[in-house]
Amino acid sequence: MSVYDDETKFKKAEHDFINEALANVYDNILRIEEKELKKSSFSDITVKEVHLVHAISLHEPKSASQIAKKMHLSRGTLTVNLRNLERKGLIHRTKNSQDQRVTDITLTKRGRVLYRAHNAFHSKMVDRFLAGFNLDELKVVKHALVNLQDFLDELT
Amino acid sequence: MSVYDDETKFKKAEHDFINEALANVYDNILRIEEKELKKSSFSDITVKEVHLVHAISLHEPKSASQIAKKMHLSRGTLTVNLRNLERKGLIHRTKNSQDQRVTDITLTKRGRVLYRAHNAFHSKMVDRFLAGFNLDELKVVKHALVNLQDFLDELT
DNA sequence: CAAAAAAGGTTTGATATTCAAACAAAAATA
DNA sequence: TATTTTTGTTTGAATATCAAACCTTTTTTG
Repeated sequence: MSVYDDETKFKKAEHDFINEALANVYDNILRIEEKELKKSSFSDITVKEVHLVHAISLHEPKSASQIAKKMHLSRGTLTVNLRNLERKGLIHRTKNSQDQRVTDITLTKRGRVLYRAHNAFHSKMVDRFLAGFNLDELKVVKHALVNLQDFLDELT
Repeated sequence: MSVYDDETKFKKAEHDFINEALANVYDNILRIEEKELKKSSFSDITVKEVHLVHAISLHEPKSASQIAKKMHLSRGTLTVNLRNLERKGLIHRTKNSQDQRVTDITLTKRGRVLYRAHNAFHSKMVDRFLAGFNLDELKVVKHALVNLQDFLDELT
């Protein structure tokens, strides 16, 4: 049994491990986000709604169409979603003064609090993801994610 | 401006990049899986159904309850899902001979073909994720994923 | 061993989410 | 000005989910 074979076998095991890990991670994140919400002052908010709030973001007002595009939702679906976000006090809807067709969407104070809480969670997660790495190692991790994005972009 | 500040600033940028990448990857994978299915001989199958088939797997027959647990679905929901999988010719349902309460779920030939196709897709994805890395670099990537899993496990 | 409890699976009724298509109003274009 | 495009909404249908009630079968317990 050569060193090459050992290395090959090792790589195969790592490959399987990483495959499994990638497949599991996202479901777990969603479940934990759901759980954390339930415990918080946002127990009336679903994970999907948090992701909508994330897409709206703190920055300039966005039109419904922009958000729909970003979230890959039909305009009809977004209308329903935005109505719910408004009902739950997360967003404001105002007519755009330049273009009367468009509705400007902005976060309310409550929406901004939720946005920041969600960001903090993700930030903590990335901290842990990268815990203990030096700059070179960090570049390796980044490179892997770039690889993945490239692969996905090719298939889009 | 010290080296420390530069490094800190660099890390912050990488951190943001990685945060964004992690957030995007999963949605993209699902969309591409959907697209690839549409093009294939499995255009009648949804991504959710593929993931059910993955949970059933090629190995020993599984009970409906085992699958429901793995997929975090209620038993009622799973009954509906399995009925659809059966209708689409992906699974067999047989009474377990040891315990008449249990239904054994196994993949049909078509189900196995789908399982292998889905596995092949994921395998190719991991290949690309890890493309060009040596063993040490591979360990770094694995370490990052272990970090992430640990973080998620703590919150579960 | 008989009665009670538990476990596996199904059905039912209610709620969520989504889409496509039809629609109205405003803006852009020809 | 007349036509087309864009933006957002409404509507109707399809899908996915859950909890609770239910029936069998198995396990536990008195």
